[in-house]
Amino acid sequence: MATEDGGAAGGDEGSFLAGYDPHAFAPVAVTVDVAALTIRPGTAGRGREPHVLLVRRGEHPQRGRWALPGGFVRAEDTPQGPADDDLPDAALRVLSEKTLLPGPLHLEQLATYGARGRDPRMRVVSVAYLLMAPDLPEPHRGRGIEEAAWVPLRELGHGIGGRSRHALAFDHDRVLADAVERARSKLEYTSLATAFLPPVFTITELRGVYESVWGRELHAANFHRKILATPGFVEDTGELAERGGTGGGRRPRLYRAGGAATLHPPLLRSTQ
Amino acid sequence: MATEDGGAAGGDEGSFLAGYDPHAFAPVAVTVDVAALTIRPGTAGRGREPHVLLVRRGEHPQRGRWALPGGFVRAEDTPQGPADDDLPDAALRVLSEKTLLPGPLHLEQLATYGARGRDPRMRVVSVAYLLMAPDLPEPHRGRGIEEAAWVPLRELGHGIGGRSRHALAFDHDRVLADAVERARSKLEYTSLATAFLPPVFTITELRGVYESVWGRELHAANFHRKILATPGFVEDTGELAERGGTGGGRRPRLYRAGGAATLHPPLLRSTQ
DNA sequence: CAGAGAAACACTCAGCTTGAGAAAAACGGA
DNA sequence: TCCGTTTTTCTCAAGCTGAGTGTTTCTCTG
Repeated sequence: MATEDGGAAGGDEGSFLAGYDPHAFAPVAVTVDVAALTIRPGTAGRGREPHVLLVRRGEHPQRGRWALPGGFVRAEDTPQGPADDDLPDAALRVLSEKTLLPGPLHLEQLATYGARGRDPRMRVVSVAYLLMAPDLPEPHRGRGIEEAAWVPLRELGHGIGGRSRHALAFDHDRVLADAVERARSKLEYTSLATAFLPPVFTITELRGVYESVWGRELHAANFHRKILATPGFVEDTGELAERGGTGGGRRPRLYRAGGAATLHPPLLRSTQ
Repeated sequence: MATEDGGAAGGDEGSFLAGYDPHAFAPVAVTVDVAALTIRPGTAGRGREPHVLLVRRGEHPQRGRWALPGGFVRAEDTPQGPADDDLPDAALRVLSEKTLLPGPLHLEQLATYGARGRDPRMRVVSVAYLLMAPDLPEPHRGRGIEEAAWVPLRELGHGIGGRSRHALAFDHDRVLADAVERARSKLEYTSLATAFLPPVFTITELRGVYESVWGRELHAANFHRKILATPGFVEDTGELAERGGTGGGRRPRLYRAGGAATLHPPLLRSTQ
């Protein structure tokens, strides 16, 4: 950690802290940006596909461009509200200003971006978070936001093998690309796919998560065998779904997420 | 990103930036901390084992305690030196003050820690980096540092299945634990083990990396087969090592790191 | 109410990978 | 030359994977 001393002299730690001036350094702003991913019905009859929550910036800089929701980390209590106790708290606060956040959600830190010049105002270090959630409600407008919407990844060039186009504000295209790649690889060796589903789900719905995030179809029978053979991935509720598919079919069993966090062996996307 | 506006009014983006005051927000400091891991001969005749570079803090706060090397990110040019263009630059600068950094090294971002109260001076957000390197030279003292040394992970409780004891300053025990876990899991599905080795190495040396990082022995013959069967992991130089082991033995082939970044299929530590 | 179609799930099988061990090859030292 | 050591190759049974097929259970249609 820090070796520079902020202008305070030596002596014991108490007197050191009393003489410490936090404003002695060049100002750096810390923000959190959240890549909130969910799987919801796409435009037209294209089935369910991954979406990201985007906001259109209502203020400078980059006014009018789409961006990931974000905001400054509150280091101290301010008129706008109390300080953020930790970075994940800041991420959830920023996100709750845009959409309703129900139940347990999976929030994990993605990466931190701090290159010079990524924000024209000042040196900004941005901690990006990845949120994976089941179908969330439509977003609402927040302060300084013109518009907020769930946007299919496909439309942003992050879909099946697509190259990311430069569309978002700041370096958010890269942040989003990192988020999508993280989600894709986490499906391989963790049970996080269940984070995209409601508490109770079918194996076919689980397979739908993999198929829409990885962008390719999986062998249904083998997937079924593999999921049930992985200890702790899913847990049988003993019940069946109310109805089979629209065109008939056997009523599927209902499962809930099991306790396992990591999958042994993993479910590799590269093979098959 | 940010929605608060730093006191500047509306209008076009140019006049917005002219009126922007970076000091309008509560001060937050951004630091980088580096968990530099290397594999070197341990104390006594215990063979090679993973070490981390630690410094004993020579200044408040936490004076006298061992910590990961770190320092403030330089947002602007200062009398101490020029601004850091990006966070990895800051990490390498901080580390180069403690030890010699030769050749190509593997540096990757680990995580960012920003809980309130983790530093008594002010709100500090710390971006941690993981560095994996072949046997680096002994460290030298830097500004504000009493002592710097390579410390075996085993002595810190991060060894084979050990629970981390509270020994380091700030929350660096947790940072180090995250770093070790990241290194362990990265060996499974990437070819990063070669980052711990010199440019040319033998399969047995490569196995030694896995064994010392994972803390358990691997089946030599199966490891050999698996490495050579993984396309792009290692590349045959066509040469043999000068001498076999101390007590005789066949001269091993020499390899260099191949181009592959990720391993398909992975080398799982859980099985076997 | 029979039959078609659909979905969920079970089963089979060849091919591959894995863990474990044995054997061969290459080397130093006595 | 012979023995112990290290590297490398080989063998084999067990398990997993991908692909395909079959069975069960449902809806819909006529």
